[in-house]
Amino acid sequence: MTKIKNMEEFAALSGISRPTVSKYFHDPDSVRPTTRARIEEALERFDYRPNIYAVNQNRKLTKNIGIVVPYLADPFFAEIARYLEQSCIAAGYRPSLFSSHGEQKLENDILDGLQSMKPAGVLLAPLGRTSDQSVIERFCANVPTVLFDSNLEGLGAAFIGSDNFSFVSQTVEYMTRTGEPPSFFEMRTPANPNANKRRKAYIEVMERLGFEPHIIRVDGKGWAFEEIGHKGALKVLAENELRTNSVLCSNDRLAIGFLAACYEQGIRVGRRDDCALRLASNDDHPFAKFTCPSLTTAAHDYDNVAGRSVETLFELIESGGKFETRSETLFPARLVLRDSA
Amino acid sequence: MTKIKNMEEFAALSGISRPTVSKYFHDPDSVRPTTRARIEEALERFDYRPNIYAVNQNRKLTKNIGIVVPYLADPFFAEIARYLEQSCIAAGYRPSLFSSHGEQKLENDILDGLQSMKPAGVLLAPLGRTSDQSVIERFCANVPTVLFDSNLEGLGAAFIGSDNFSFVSQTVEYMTRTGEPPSFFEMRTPANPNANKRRKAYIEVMERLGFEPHIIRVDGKGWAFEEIGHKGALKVLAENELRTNSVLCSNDRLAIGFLAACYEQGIRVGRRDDCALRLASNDDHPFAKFTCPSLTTAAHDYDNVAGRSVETLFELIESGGKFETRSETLFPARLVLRDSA
DNA sequence: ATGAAAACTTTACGCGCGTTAATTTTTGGA
DNA sequence: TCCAAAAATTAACGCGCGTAAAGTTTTCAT
Repeated sequence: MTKIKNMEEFAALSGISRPTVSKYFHDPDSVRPTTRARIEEALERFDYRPNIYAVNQNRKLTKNIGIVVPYLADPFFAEIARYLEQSCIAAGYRPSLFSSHGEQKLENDILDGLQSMKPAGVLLAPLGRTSDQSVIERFCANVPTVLFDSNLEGLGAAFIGSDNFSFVSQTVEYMTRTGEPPSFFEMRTPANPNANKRRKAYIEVMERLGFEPHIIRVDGKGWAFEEIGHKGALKVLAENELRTNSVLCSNDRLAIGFLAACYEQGIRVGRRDDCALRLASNDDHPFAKFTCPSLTTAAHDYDNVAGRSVETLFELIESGGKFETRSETLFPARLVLRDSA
Repeated sequence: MTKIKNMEEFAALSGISRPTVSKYFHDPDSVRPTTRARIEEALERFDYRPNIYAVNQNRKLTKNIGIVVPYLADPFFAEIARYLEQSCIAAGYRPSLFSSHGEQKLENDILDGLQSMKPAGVLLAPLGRTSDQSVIERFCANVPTVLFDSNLEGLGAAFIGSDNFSFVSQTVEYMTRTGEPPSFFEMRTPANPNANKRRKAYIEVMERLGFEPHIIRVDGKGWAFEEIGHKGALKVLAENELRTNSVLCSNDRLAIGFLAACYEQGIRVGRRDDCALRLASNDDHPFAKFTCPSLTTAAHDYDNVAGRSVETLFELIESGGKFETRSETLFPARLVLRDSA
């Protein structure tokens, strides 16, 4: 089979002029059906495709879309990224996936590199508290960006995420209705802004129900939540810090660590009579089904969050990169009852 | 601050000619220290960077490196990818991360798209059995590729992975030495070629030790290993298929499912006297530390596998994309004793 | 068949940078 | 101080494609 060097050559072989071929690659429907057929016929025979670098150089806007998540080793983000990737491909874009790996410098570097890719748009789940606001602000000023998962006030053209209040209110209400009111278990200085909203929601719901909020904060930095939850839980259990037999974890990965600690200490967790503790959590992490016991948790509406995020980005791109007003869309949680509470 | 449009403009502002500036960006050491200083000074003031598309168009070889893993939602691959990414960046390359998400079509599409990126090299962890060999072969013929994790006979310029025999021999020997010989628990048709090598190693080691191998194969397709392990274990436990109180799982994710099933059935797993079953596994998955009980497993030499992979790719790139002979490098496992066996 | 609109062809320039060749300037050792 | 080597400058072309302008052919309703 002949090796095609460039569009000129391919155009000659297909018997169509280069500008028309160029037009075809832009939008196959923009040429006459007969010429389209001839081009596609040649395409089958010769396996040519336009040089992406030459194409992108000459377009003001590329078909690239950046997807940035804070921590890809967390299967939650891996799943979301998967969905976003597929949606972008389906819409004819070329997604590029990046993980900040929990580090501000990396997040900055990624955004920096992303700018020189002239992307049509970016889906950004920022680190949160540890993000460099000024860097993100500058980035969003230059690149059409939709924030998801973690909201940074006023940054990006829109935000799509989960309604943290809905998460916590459902778990707290369920636990109090079927047992004792829970203590709230979290990291002392959570990186993710969702954590702060969950704490506030916990306090509000508890007070509304007439209970005294009881928050347990454990030490630890970074994104090794299981480890932090594990260590923290061992301490909590040793010092008997629980006021009731009921615990609500800020997120599932902390809960996984907590459950491991309980298991080691021989403390049975669950809602059955022979259990000493009930534990619920938030997120519905992909592994939550396989913890011991399986984890009762408030599930993100993955599909809607991811789906709406790409939809919003596409709208943003079609609107020329700017919205009149910044919108925030929150999807409620769905309570998933399993064995731990 | 002035917006710089192109290298011409930047060169003028820095008082250096464009070809010299171009040379600088290729290799800062290739210009005289004084001119380098002048360029870098201007660089501070004006924040210019070369247009990557124009650069890549005019270089035969880009500075791009593709990293392809079969399933990014598996934290094992996420961690490896993280390491590979960082190493590439440190060496001055631009890594792009892709996940095949367990699907052949996607793997093919990724390789397809990768080709038009003219990457300097690619680090590929193929799907394995479900890979389209011919597609990968064609790809490797065009792009300098180092395979890792899953070996495909003869494909790629080199392979770096783990020594599956070392994994299984250590776990089997440990279990027999401290208790009963294990049954081997695996998927009926594993996608990953490592699984087959592990089975063979199990048989060989068992026979050498004078025990009869006993393999339990469970149904299930795809990459939802926890689910498959869970269902399979429930069946195995219900039908009492175990011959001894000892099980070796082909990999940790299956083991996670197995442990969940045991927990549900009230079967205590561990090496203590009050336990009914001992369970060991392979991989040292990032979550293996937090299972209930924590998982005794043979750990990949993550650092060496990842480190050697990038090293090998860099050598390959410097050798012009071809090695005289294809090499296979296997790193032995390290037995990690935890509570499950 | 006719004529205007639609689609295509030809021609040519531009994008930003790599790269080469010929020329000029700078450097550093004798 | 001088001179050869090293480095920088100037000038110019090429990469593969987007795109615009002007001219030609095809299409389709009348």
